[in-house]
Amino acid sequence: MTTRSRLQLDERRAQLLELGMTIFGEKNYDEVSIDEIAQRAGISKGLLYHYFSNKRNFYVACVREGAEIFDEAVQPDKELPPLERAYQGLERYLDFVEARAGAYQALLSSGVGVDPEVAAIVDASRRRIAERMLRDTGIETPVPSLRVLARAWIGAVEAASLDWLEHRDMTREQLVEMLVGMLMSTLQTIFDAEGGVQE
Amino acid sequence: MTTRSRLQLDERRAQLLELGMTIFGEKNYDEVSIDEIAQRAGISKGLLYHYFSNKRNFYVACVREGAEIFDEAVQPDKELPPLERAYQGLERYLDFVEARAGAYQALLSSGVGVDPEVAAIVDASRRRIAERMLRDTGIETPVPSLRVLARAWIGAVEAASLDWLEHRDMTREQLVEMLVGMLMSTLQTIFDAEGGVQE
DNA sequence: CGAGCTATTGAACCCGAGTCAATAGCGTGC
DNA sequence: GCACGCTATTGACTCGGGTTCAATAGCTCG
Repeated sequence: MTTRSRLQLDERRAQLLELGMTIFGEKNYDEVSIDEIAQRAGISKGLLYHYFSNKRNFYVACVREGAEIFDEAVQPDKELPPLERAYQGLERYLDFVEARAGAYQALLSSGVGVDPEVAAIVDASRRRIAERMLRDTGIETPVPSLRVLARAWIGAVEAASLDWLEHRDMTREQLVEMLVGMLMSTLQTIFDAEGGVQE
Repeated sequence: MTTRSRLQLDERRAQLLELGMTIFGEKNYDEVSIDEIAQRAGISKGLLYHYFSNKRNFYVACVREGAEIFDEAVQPDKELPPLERAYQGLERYLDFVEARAGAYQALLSSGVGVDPEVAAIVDASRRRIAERMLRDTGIETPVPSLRVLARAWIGAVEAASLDWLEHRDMTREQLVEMLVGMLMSTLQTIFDAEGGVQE
């Protein structure tokens, strides 16, 4: 047999996660075989199971890794004033979406269904964005109606992003403008309806 | 062996689709085995393949069936004036979501990723709703920015519906009010920004 | 330099999707 | 009312891919 290259645990693990993010950005979960992963990593099938208990687990780990990178990338500058932070956050969201289009589409269109844990990771990430976005537009108290609004708005952002990736028939500025406008104007409507009371 | 019951082609097909919609509303696609389907239908594995070329194909057929029922159920009365139609359409959407909560959640959270054809069916259904909703709020011309808005809004409706099913901490009226308000106010913003010109 | 720890391998196992020749219920014509 | 053909139906088989496991080989440390 050829010379084995023996790596440190963390090193190999990192390599596999990196590769996993790439592969799962190219194809659906069940179009990817363990054999392919092993082959492209230059290792044996069995070794993958030394690092991850099964295929699902491996996928979850990749998603978790991706979510961490994502959260990092999407953070706006702390110094900016509230409204500008909101805009910048969304800009960086779209930066990321463009940079990792494959993974983004794969995750949202099929990945979430693979495993409850994946759904939980994605949901936690959504919640963080939603909360930050509300804060950045001046809201502090998370009452139910605002939580639902935030969640709905994230849904709108995701749907718009996917449509935009597919069609590309408006500028990023227009897209950002529309999405921020959507959030702000709906917030306004809610406050009008409830007379400005925060419950 | 026990007495076989021999059914007409359409009859058995309908029975299987019905069962399929139920089962796929209970579990994820790959948590359902052909064996289970066959067993619960009281037939042999092989027979399923007499009616559907493979598991995917069967799933797609179930989704297509479901989409038809859905489109039917969501249609508002033709006689109502535009804005009320919009409200009623959304009301019926939520009626359906409540009635078939399992299937709705399963489809949106994982089903779309199972097969491109499923994605296409869901997308077509979304498009129909989006177009009707725009018409019902007085819009006629489908320019890009409005298409994206409509798609984004559908994303918001879906996210809000899922959140609502999970938490149930606001009334249906509030939810409808928020979602319609979201659409209307964003439309307003867009028209203001573009100075009322429809391009 | 030897020993032990563990990263790594390859072959074997198992489950579930998909195939196929054989069988049996139902309709039809005589 | 009976035989015959069509096809709905079956059960045993194959096959591919996830998963397991005992054996092997490269580090590291005394």
